[in-house]
Amino acid sequence: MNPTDAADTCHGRVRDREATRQRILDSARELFTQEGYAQVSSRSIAAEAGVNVALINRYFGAKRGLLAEVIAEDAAFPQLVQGERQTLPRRIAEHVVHRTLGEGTPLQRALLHSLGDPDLKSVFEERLQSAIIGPLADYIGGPDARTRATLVAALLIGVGNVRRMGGADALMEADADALVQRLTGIVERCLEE
Amino acid sequence: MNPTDAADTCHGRVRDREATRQRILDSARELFTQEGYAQVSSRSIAAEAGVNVALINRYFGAKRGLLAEVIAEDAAFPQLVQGERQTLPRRIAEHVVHRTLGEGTPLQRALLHSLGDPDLKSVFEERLQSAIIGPLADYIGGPDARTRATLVAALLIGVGNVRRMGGADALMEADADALVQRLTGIVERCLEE
DNA sequence: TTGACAAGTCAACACTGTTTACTTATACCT
DNA sequence: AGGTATAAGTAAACAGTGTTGACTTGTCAA
Repeated sequence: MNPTDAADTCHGRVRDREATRQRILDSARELFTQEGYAQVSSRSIAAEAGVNVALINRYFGAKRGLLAEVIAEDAAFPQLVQGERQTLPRRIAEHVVHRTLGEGTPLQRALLHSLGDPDLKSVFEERLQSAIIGPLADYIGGPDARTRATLVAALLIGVGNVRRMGGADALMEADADALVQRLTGIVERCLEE
Repeated sequence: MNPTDAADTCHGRVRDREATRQRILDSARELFTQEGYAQVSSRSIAAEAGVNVALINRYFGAKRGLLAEVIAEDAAFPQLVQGERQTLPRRIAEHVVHRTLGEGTPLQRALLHSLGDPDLKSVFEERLQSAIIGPLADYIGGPDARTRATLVAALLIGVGNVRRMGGADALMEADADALVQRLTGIVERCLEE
């Protein structure tokens, strides 16, 4: 009998470290983006993955390690920082209107659900720099590149947060094209030398 | 013997609903602004106040009721929305640089520590509208007042969040006056009709 | 076949917010 | 003054959390 068969051991599965790790990660991503970090318990992730709770800590150190890995996969924003410089503000504005104000990327959703969580601070800290501010600053260049990039990041995150707080009704009801135009102007102002 | 004396009952205090409520509230404000909502347990608030845990739920319904009451006291932003219209963007910019990027108001600190907390959503939701977007929209008037006010709110909250995530180093190292100028321009852009 | 080692399990730990049933002090009324 | 209703305060339990250490069991190599 082939030990890699799906048809398994007494408990229904072959012992495969990597496969189990991936199962947990998949369940975590699913649940985190659906309900947010704090709302999802380790036990429910384990149950969804059909796995023992203790394995989360074995493979990811702690629950936060799961989120760290989940958000590390997302690469929506870095893709934005490519193409011609002139239309960057518009691309960012469109990203805000169609992504941030829409469903949002998995990273965004997890991030906005879970921002402010104490033991996630370092996770977000790293990600904010490496995925948003850093690439953007490098891309725009010029004096105070980092300052200007940080302002754009603040705007992005702020819109996301306001939306999550249910305060973005006005933005979502507004005419999308007009909003893109307005945001383009704001981002231009942020990036101005 | 005067029953309102500080010198008390067997457990060291007179029974006084309002005074006890205030004690709890004071301890909560202190601890929330120092360490953040999630980090502070009901029991630690009760201990700090020298009071039984169950009284928190008795007087405030639940832990979230405590934060709701704490942040309801803060009125830093509404004060901003007074005075001549022309200099509003500059006042907001200065608020961001000197308050948000500095120590922050108690509300801000609590808010930024605790944003994203699920059962606080409704609390922040209400506060965002009644203390920031609402007053600002009324003040600026004109078409899309609410949309424009929401963008400013997003910027404010975004800067606060980025700072909390440790991503605002660039902003805090930047020349304060120059930053105020830049932010004034951005806020003007947000408010533009 | 027998070990060794990894993968997986189980039960416990200390902690959380919240609720219930309880005791006790206060203030009012006869 | 004495008795009593009512509110203030208490204690203990509940169900849930993340995390840990000692345990069992499957798998693969010698």
